[in-house]
Amino acid sequence: MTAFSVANISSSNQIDILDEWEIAVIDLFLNAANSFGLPKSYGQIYGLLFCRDQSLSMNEVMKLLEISKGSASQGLRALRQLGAVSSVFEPGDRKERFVAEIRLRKLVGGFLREQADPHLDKGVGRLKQIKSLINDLEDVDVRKRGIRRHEILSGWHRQMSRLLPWVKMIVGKSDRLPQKSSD
Amino acid sequence: MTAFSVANISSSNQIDILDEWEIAVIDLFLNAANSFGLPKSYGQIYGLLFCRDQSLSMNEVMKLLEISKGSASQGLRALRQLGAVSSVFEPGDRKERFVAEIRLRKLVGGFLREQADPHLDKGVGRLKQIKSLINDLEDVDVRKRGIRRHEILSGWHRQMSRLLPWVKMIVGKSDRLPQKSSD
DNA sequence: CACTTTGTTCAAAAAAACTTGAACAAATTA
DNA sequence: TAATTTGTTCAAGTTTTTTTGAACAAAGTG
Repeated sequence: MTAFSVANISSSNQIDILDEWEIAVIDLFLNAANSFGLPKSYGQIYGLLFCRDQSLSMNEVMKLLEISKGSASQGLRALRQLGAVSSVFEPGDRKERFVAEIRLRKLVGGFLREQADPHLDKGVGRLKQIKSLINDLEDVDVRKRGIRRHEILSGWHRQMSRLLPWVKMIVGKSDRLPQKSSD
Repeated sequence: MTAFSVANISSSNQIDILDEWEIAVIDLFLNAANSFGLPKSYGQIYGLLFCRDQSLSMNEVMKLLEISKGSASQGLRALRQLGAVSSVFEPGDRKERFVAEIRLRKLVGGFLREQADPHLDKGVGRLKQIKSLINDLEDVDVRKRGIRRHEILSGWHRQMSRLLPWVKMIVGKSDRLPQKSSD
């Protein structure tokens, strides 16, 4: 769950080799992706772009991370969909190049939009279905129990819906510089 | 990702058979567990307990859900650890019985405590390690870039830390009854 | 003590998730 | 048009995660 081959020691400004600190950052994002339920390769790709000032092509991503074409293609697409990377086209160059979005509010916003919102939406339908199953019940006590449960679930659903805008808002605050890197 | 065998039609107050609506609720939690990165069986177990008024023993959980001893044992332990179920002992009965915690703030709090907090803690160490790798860099431009990235990561870390208390707080508000089940 | 009940552990099996790479398509160039 | 570059798709392979069930421990019972 860690791992990578070694990198260059004397850190010249090489952009086609991974620096040691970059490997560590990439590994950080690998783990983060994992715990957000995203494939590790997405984390690696984002981590790499996060480290770089210059945009990278899909090919460069593949080679630097030693991942397959398929992973790179799918990963970059998904990350763009999430709003975590965006693509740029250098004039007179046919290929797409990618850069990382580093504004936390954008990252969080995209993640919530793509992951949380759909779940909440599906939830509405599921709750309706459960409701109708419960309404069909003959036994009064069981129906009462069912109704109570449906109320609880509806309440949760409502609360989660109320929460999301706050999260986006709170994370948005002071997305700017951290004060000082106090070691 | 759905599935279950059928249940009783004429819903008498049977507590050793799954009602159709209960199957639907269990399936809801199965999916929810999944998208929170927890094993499906945890979701099933929680969902079952959520539906019931009476506490259930591990054996009853196993039989009702048709899952193995191992899954039931591990699942119940993990859920208790998360604060999502608690155990009760009926007097004069040796075996442990379980009930679901239904207060959303408790559920969210437990989840954040067990899943988010540890990640943030590990993050501190990782950031330190990255910092030191960056400090070792010879190349001035690369070091500058590294420092900038470290600052960004530190800022994110700080923001996530600030966010969690708010989440617990906002979810806590009005954990009581939903107003009306408006179909 | 022998026997039953309750619950844990963990190696092996099964299932799910992720990655790979070859085949394909589209656009560009010679 | 043939050859090249860039990127997508997806079946098959690999890795990781989850589940199972047999062996074991602990505690009560007769």
